[in-house]
Amino acid sequence: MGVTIKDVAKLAKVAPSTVSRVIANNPRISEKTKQKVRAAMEQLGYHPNFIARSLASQSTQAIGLVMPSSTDVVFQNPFFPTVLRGISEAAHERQYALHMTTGKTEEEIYDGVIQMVQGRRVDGLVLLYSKVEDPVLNYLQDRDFPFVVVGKPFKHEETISHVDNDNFRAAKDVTNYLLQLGHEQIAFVGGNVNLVVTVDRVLGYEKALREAKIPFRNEYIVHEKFLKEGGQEAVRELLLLDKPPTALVVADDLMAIGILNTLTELGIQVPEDISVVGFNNVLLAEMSRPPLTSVDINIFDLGYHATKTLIQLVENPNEPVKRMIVSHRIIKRSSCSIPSLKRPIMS
Amino acid sequence: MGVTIKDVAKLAKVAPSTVSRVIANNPRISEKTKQKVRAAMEQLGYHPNFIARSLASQSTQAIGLVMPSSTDVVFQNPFFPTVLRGISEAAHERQYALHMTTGKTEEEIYDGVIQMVQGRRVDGLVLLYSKVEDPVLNYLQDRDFPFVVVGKPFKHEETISHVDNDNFRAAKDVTNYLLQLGHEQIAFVGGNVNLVVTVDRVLGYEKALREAKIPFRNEYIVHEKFLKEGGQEAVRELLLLDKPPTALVVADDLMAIGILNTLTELGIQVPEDISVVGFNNVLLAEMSRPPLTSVDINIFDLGYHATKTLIQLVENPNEPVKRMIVSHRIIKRSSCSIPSLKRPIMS
DNA sequence: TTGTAGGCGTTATCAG
DNA sequence: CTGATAACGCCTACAA
Repeated sequence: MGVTIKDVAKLAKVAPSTVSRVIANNPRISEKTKQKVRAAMEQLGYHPNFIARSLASQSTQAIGLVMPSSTDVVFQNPFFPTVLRGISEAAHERQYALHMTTGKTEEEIYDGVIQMVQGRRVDGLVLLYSKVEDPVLNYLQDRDFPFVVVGKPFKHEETISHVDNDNFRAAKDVTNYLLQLGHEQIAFVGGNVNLVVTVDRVLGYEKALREAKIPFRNEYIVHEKFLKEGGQEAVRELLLLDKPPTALVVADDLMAIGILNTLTELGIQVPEDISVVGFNNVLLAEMSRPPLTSVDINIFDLGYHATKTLIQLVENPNEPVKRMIVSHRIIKRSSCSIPSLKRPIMS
Repeated sequence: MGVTIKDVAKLAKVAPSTVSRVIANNPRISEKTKQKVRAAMEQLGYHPNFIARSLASQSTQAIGLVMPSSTDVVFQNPFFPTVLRGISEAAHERQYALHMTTGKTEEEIYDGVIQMVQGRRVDGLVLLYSKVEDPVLNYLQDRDFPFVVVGKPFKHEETISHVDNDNFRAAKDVTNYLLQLGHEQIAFVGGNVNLVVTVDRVLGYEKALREAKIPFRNEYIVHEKFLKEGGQEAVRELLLLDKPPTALVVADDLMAIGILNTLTELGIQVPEDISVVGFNNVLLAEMSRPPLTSVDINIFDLGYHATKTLIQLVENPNEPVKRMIVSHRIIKRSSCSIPSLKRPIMS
């Protein structure tokens, strides 16, 4: 069927091993033979068989991606196409291919990982999420299989290579921004509390308030699903409070946009009546009405560096643990202003 | 390192070939030996090496995904996570893994495909886009490599297995819907004209107008990039016309949402002053203000059936070409109404 | 600098 | 029903 190394060898009148060496660009092959062999490869349209190569060399030149549950709303988040871009760019630079697992349940995902690892299909893994108590992560650590997580591991932070934002700091920054504008009644709307990123962001928010000596209110923290109706529920709850917030820190842009819409629907003006900031700075943030102030977390870089790191780990067995923080910055648009004197009223 | 079939054989006191047969669940192995072997596998924590298996069996149990250029705005579209879900579900059902290629340029993508195909890394491919004159597609056809396209191939429609919507019909339906509401000045805002889907949708739109004997206006058709500012540009152009449209058929939800926002910004009311319909019915469509009327094209099914089809193709060498049409339906929300008497004015 | 031979972990073909 | 044995296509000592 396919043309193999032997065919090339025959045509070039050399041994198969020589052809193999030419492919690997082994320096101790004479330039002349290289030419000859390359010509033969060209002529026959030879392409190396990765499978055979993998078997012999015990390395696949492929990295595996572990996504969150495909039924989870976060899967729909534009976050993923963007990290993927970063990942694939880094992989491409070093000639690695991408292998994927997705699944509906945690168990399916776990099984997929096992297939990839034990089946020797990939050289390393990038985990595209970080949640508390993740069996996948434990499994990988136990087997000492190379992997990097995008986000901060729930525990063993020091022994697991990862690439993250300083989400604590980001949330603090953005809360401070609102404080500086004069807000004192600032609420936090978070997503799935099983995700480490959510936890970090609440903590940063709380810290900012504490430092500003703003009394902390439990009712000001609501956790909803990241997308969709989530936002709407959260808003209603908050507006029904005795003292409704004048500003909202929302842990995800999509949810923030949902909230924006709900507010508009209720006849509440943003930013006049209430200010809103989101996280991630997705494409849509600038398209919303009003354009959303959001924390850009450089999603692309997250993926890019995670993959770079993984490849180092894979190629250099005793590479030390790497922890990298990708910068963030507040993109100020039009969804925040100084607090209004009148309180927002649900119409 | 890893435990192999030989280790299992030794422990179970059988030949390696027998173990292999047990794995394949070969019926002519006695139940007793199967038990014995399985126990040994369990005890040793054996997992088959996919790479070795692939080499011997000449099949990888992996299917490759070809994405559009990662720099392309369409890549950001929620369309992709959703097809991916469909794909991965179908793949999972039949125990296939997913292998990916992405690239910034058309050439990178092409090279990636060659790697997958010639490198024997995948058994078949799903193309996640369909554009005019695609070298990837030509290559695959020439080599007679199994593949399925999501969307309608630009040419050779009859000889290429694909799963598509009837986009012509969908666009016609939605245009008719607007006509029925009483609109006569209906414009079309399309995306990248190199995508077959765009072409189909304009044609359907035109057809509806023709059947309704509405004089066709060239200025009513504008093509912009699918996302982002695109929408805004398009709107401005249209509103500056002598006789601005009272309704817009927009080839993509994200662009439609952009347009919605632009209109709001200009002080133009939707649907009072102008009606808007989109395509794809992405999650965001119901979150927009006003909620967007959109054509649901069952994106998940597109991916699911494409993959099902591909697997059949792969497993059954002389499977005939399959062409499947996934249904669509208009989801009526609040972005359309009967035309207003006053013409929309840019404020 | 190049060739020979064995091995990577499975599957598949033949015998028995 | 089960056991040898030869592929699968490439890599890598070891020899020459």
